[in-house]
Amino acid sequence: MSRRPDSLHARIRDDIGARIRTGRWRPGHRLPTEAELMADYGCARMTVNRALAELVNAGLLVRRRKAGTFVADPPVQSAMLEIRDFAAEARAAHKRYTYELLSRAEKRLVPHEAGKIGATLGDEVVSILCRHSFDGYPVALEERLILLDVVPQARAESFAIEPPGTWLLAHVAWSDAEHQIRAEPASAAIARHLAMPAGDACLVMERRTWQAARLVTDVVLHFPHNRYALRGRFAPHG
Amino acid sequence: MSRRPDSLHARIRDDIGARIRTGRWRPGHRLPTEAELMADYGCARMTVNRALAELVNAGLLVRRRKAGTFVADPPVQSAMLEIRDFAAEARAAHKRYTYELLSRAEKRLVPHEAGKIGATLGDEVVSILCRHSFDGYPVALEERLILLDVVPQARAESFAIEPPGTWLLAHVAWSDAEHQIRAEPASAAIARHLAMPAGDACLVMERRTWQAARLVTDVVLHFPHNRYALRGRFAPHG
DNA sequence: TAGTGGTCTAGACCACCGC
DNA sequence: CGGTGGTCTAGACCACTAG
Repeated sequence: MSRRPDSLHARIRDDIGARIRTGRWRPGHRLPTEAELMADYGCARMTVNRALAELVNAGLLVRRRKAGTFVADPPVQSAMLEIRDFAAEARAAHKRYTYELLSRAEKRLVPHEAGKIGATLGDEVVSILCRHSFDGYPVALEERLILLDVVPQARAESFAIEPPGTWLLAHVAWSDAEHQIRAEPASAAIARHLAMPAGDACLVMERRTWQAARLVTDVVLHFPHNRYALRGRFAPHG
Repeated sequence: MSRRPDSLHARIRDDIGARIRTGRWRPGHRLPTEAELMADYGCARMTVNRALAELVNAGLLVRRRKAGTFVADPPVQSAMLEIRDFAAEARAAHKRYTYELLSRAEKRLVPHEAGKIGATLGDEVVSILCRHSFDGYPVALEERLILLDVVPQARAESFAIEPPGTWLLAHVAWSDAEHQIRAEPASAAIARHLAMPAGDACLVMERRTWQAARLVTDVVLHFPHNRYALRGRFAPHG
């Protein structure tokens, strides 16, 4: 364990941050009051307050006078790279959103797949192929794997109505994600699903999401080049 | 100016943050000591300290005992969307980097261009076309405009040796940037410059950078699909 | 209206490190 | 050594709002 002899406010901050990031305290959970935390850690109120203020600053907590301190809802899709929910995006753009499940299967990972996504050979997964359309035009083809060891509840989900991304956002805490964005010519199969000519340029985003070092899901999204672009705005230091 | 009646520590934090983001205090600049700031703002040391701690947290400042408080160097390219410097990237990947200036011209923006980038008709710009290669293979074609009203020093730069992106990073402070990432089939001209078949998929990144609400530069980068991908890793709450 | 957070103070002791 | 930041305290008053 060998915890560094950090300052007390840092220890409090990290303690609470860890409980949130591992999903032990879910969004909406009410934390102890400052007075209770003072007693727990045997320190002054300012020390507790500083730890909590930093967590508010980082977006992990929201605080309301008289009501208390709560774990914040994660942001849904502010920046380019955050987890996207197509339905929310369509709403924001005043377009009609359609979701279609194309296939769903449960299976075990074969070596090729396990290696590609950094998972363990033989892990059980749900494998989903689905399509997202705006105003009737396909904007994204989604190929997704969900690890059943980590998310056993997914076994009971058909994903016929609710897209897996939306369901995961609502039901599973996550702590890390990794993206790759590239361009790629559309294969015949991809092109057919997206109603575009084979060989035309696609934007491809692949994302892997972890919860406390365990892979939760891997998703590959193909976007037809003329129907989708990623946008983002940011400032130099973060 | 109708400043909101923010808390005092927020006002101090924002005062200092503004001086950094507008470039008035450059990286390396030494700030007044806590004692001096106490006197300036007529408050207790803890109040100043809280403001500075938040700025350290945000990465704008670094502090060293006895030495003082300094404006931090901006991060060079940690995340996917940060301002990229190809030379640094090549070094990190142990590849040989080559830069070629293909053309440089000074001109005034015509209506089409001004509208496209949200600048003013008739603004003077330097227009640059250049190419970045790793181990001899072109990885990016760069089309860049630099606004001479905002960056008059660019008039004296040939950009024959140093890429404009690197030069701008070192010489001009910036406060905001906006990206768009998309896929696109390569035009004949683009394909020729990138030594790839016309019509093949390209990853295209367009970025506009502002300094305190004034556009500094607009850049469009074309990447051949099989030689370049963007990567990034992040956590839910920021 | 009482519980909770929001802010600020005045002071203290310590750790680090440039001079 | 002494200047600087790092941290913590004990207390205070205020602002907001849920019950």
